[in-house]
Amino acid sequence: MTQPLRVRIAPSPTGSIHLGLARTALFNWAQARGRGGTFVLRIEDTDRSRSTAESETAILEGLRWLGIDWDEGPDVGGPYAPYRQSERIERHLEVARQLVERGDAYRCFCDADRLRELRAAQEARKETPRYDGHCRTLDPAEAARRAQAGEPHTLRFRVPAGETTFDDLVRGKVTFANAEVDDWVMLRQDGSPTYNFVVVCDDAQMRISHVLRGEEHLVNTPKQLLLYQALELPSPRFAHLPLLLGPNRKKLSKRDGSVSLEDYRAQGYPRDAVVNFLCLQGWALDGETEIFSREEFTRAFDVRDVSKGGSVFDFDKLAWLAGEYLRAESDAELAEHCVPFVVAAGLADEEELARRREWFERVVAQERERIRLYSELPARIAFYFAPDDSVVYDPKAEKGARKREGAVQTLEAYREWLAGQDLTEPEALGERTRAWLAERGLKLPALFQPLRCALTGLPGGPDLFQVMALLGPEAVDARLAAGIERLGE
RNA sequence: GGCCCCCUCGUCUAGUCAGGCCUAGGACACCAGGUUUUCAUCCUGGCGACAGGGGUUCAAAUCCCCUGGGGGUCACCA
Repeated sequence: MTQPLRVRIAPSPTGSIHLGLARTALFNWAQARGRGGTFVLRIEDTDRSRSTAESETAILEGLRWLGIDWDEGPDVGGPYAPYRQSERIERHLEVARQLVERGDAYRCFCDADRLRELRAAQEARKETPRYDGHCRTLDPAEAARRAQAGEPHTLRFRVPAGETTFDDLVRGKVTFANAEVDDWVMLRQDGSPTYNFVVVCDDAQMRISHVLRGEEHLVNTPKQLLLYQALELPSPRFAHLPLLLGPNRKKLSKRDGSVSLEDYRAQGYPRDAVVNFLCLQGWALDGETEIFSREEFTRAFDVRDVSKGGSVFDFDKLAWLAGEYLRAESDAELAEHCVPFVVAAGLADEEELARRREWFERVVAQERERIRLYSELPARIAFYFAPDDSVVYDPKAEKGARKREGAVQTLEAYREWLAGQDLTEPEALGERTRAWLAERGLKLPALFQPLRCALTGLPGGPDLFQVMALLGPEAVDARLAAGIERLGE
């Protein structure tokens, strides 16, 4: 009970990081960081056919991106190394041997065909499919002889009678009748261990004190608890986290859109927004504060405060948070984060952006109120990089410009007047322009709408005097000339 | 279907463990105004929930029971 706090995340390297895994990792990490515990990363690669080294790398990278660090893991080692399950197989087999000796596990010679038929028959009778205990009562010595002779077999756990109860940290008391628990397979026919078996071996050997995992594992808990008992090992406390749900209220899956962390990174979500959002799924700081730092999170987090019900993933709220975080960045940071997206969009290469860094930062600063994701910037600033005579006119912008009476004449006159003006002081230019408009008895939109169209081609956007300052006199003049021609047609 | 879990605004949640402070708070979304050269940001306001029914109690979103609904899981996957 007073054992040191040790938590872990044990992903299987069979793909990218699912958002659910990301949240589970965050909660485990916070539980450890908030109270001086140890956070362990263990790679669950027992399914050798599906596990890949690339996936393992991607997972570590993804976790790092989230800002999660681990005290022990495959890359940093630790006192309970190795941290890759495939490398712990001797330990697993040793435990299996012990269990056979004690009679808590038995060899099962039923082949796949028999089990398939058994299941089919049970389903036909509308019974719950489960192992019928065919090999449960085999004489151990006889079974050992058959195994020795090379007869293929699996190793099953002998589930005792009774019931299994545990106190889940988020759900409270949960009870299962042991009769509902199958005599599950611990070692496959090829001798490889299964998940429920290794997870207990490893958690026990690594002294894991608390297991925080998704609710889909709730039904595995009695199997694992029974194994701890058979091994006479203290069991960890369990906490089953509510599931992340799609709009259909089922477990969030690929069909619901982007479910892997990499997608969000690639789509230009600020990472702290993703973290903050994930924290909000099943947990709240105080019920009022929506935006908080990693530090505030780890300080306040307690798995016992996690809610029980699953949460429907709200993409709108994530987008809102993304905007909030994006706007909290300095111009320099924001520009830095946007560079890859601007380059990917083909607007400019890195060298050019580096060369015009000050200019680029001003461009970014201008647009920060209008984007929520880094990836949204390129479309907004593309006009800066367009040839002056063929800026793309958005239909809405063009329509708005054309409907102004005398738009072309106003533009012509303004162009002429502008030729002698200093564009580098937007404020001053704005004032002089207003005076110019007043002199001619023109309303502001009469000039601004055609002007915006000619300069940017967009229906909305930043202050036009600032745009002109960034565009420079030549581009402004050329765009006005082109606009006068194009809007006059 | 069996077993297990869950159920507060459309969504994320506070409040539930220690019943009264809750005529149920916040946020996203939505709607309406305001600010603005436009778009956006921002500001103000509005809409909107204790799944239903029984109990217990002076008092229930909070405790108990039933019903309903949703989900998870039933592999030699993890």
